[in-house]
Amino acid sequence: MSDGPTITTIAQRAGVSIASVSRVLNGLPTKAETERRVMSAARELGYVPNSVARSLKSRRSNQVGFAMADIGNPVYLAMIREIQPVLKAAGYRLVLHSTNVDAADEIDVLRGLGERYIDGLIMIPLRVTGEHLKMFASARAPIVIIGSVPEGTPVDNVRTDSREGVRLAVEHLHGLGRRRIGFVNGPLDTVPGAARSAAYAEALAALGLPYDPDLVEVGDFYRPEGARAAGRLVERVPDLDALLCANDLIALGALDVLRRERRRVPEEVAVASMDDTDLATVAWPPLTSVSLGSAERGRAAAELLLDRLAHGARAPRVVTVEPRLVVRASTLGEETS
Amino acid sequence: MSDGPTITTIAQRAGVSIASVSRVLNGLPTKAETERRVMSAARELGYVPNSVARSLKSRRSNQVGFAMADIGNPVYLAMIREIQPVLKAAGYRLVLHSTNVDAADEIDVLRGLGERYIDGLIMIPLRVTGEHLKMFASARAPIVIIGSVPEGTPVDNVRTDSREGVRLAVEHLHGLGRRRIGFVNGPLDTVPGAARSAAYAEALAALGLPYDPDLVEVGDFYRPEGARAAGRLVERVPDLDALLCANDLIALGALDVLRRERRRVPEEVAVASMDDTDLATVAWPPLTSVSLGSAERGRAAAELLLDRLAHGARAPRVVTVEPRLVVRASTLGEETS
DNA sequence: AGCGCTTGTGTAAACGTTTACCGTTTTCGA
DNA sequence: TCGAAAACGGTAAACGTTTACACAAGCGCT
Repeated sequence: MSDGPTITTIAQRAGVSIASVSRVLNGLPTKAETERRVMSAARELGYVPNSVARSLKSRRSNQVGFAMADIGNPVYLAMIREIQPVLKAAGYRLVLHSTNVDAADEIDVLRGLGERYIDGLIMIPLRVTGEHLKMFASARAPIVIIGSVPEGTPVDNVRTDSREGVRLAVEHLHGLGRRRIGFVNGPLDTVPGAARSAAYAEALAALGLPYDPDLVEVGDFYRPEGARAAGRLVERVPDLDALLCANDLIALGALDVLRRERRRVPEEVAVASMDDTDLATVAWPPLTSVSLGSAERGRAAAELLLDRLAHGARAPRVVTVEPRLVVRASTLGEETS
Repeated sequence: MSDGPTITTIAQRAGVSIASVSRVLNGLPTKAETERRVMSAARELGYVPNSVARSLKSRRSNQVGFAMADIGNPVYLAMIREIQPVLKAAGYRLVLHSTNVDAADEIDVLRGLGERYIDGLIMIPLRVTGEHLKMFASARAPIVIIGSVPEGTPVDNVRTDSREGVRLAVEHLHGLGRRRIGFVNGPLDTVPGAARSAAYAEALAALGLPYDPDLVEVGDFYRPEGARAAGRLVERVPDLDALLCANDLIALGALDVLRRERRRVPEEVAVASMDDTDLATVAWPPLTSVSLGSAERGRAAAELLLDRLAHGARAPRVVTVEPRLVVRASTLGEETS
């Protein structure tokens, strides 16, 4: 037969009942003789247990979902790299969902929780809509959200203090004597976009700098648009002396433009960004970037989820990862040759 | 009850049998009245079908596995980016396996095929051992291998002509007048390492250049070791005028070293690499790199797998993606300011 | 020898679907 | 109005496990 052997096949060959086979395979106490016969039958037949049937009975799929906007963004990659081994060590497989920056797609993934093909979900929503909150509340499996959610949302939550992160960067630039600090942001209706926008204004205020709308440009979170947005900014504000970018990809675009415009970095324009992905150390000059602890957040999310899967109900927990400024040559030029 | 509604729950509420519920939910012909009652019961209960039970019955999991050595390598990322949407459009979920450069892990994944939690597998083995071949032959679900496999292996196969790729790079460097062309490779007992090693020797021979073992260094496929290996090479061969790196990560390491040693790129040492990942355009100077068509290979692999899943048995197919040299400033210096 | 206890095993139900099969109802034409 | 055919829907089996329950055998004890 082309179909694989099942416990029934084994039972026949070993001359025992399927219950005994199951018990042997699961290490429950059995007489030595039975165990021997079952084991050798299983080996001869090349038996592999059917995990679908097992899941149906046990009501656990041993799979965990990870949903993010776009697998192309290295910040998510850094998270997956941490999440995957943690889950694997605990016996869970990772099901990947790249939602294409599409909120409807995210809702679909949440609905998928009801299908029971995953035991839990780690999600980084780009926007948190009312629909999201409704799904969170009614979800039949644990959810860990990376990013901010409203107080009282019944999910575990891993966040970073992006307000503090922006402050670190702005203060750093200010400390270098820069006073015309531009800001290239992503869409304001996204979670990070909104947070970083507010934080930028606050940070300026705290330093006694005026908020100048001319200094702000909004695009998306990717390199080409980052370049265009930075280009608009540079053209509009000739005396710009520093640029904060909402993530590393935007900063790469900004570097492209500054190079094209022959503005020296950091002498004329210091560039800082956020996320501190691997790209920051690949770029030239290497990017000063605020680490938002992507790896730690990934790990924390995986651990929160595993804890909840193991111990069931408990009050939702919030883990906050502190941002950390990593200074490189794009603001401190000594290394530039 | 805390457990979700099943078709039985719906059947009770709608006053019909579970068979009718199933039929309605699957769009089989039913009387309008029955359909109405089932649908409204389902909606009121917030019914979501249990995909595990469905899989058990249908013998299809609607999941596909993707196994690679290390999710941190951007070349795999480029593949996932193509694979994911193709699979998703066809209704398959993606289960990720990062095998940590561990052959035993790869075998485990292959064994997993028997567990039936995936309907097929796309794999990039770093080494193809006899055990691999045995598992390929006995696998109970379709496999697509990205990378070379021996003639006659019963799997679909997507490959790139890395021999030709190396030739393109070496010829390019030679055409620029370089004659001392170093080569920093990864482990020789890996599929790409072995192929590129042979191809380097061949390419030199074809150009009438002598093969000088001093010009070759072997490390791993990552940046730090790439830097060390390039360092050894530069120290040993002072008149080196070109460097071919077996992948972009190694090349980044090489650039680090050359910068530290104050060797100008490309004026003194031209650097070329392979894979042409995003990193090549982020590095400075931007890397001349041989594209091995990662995106195309990913897409082709996904399509081969879907085709086989849809149409069942057919002769194994081999798709070859042609390499393409992408010239950037690390060999052609005009753009360096 | 008879009793209860332990140990091991088999039978059968359950997990939540899909679907073959069959009986009932409806429809339609004569 | 009746009969045949078509449409519909219910019962039950099946997918491959795990496990509650019951039964049989073996044991030591009085």
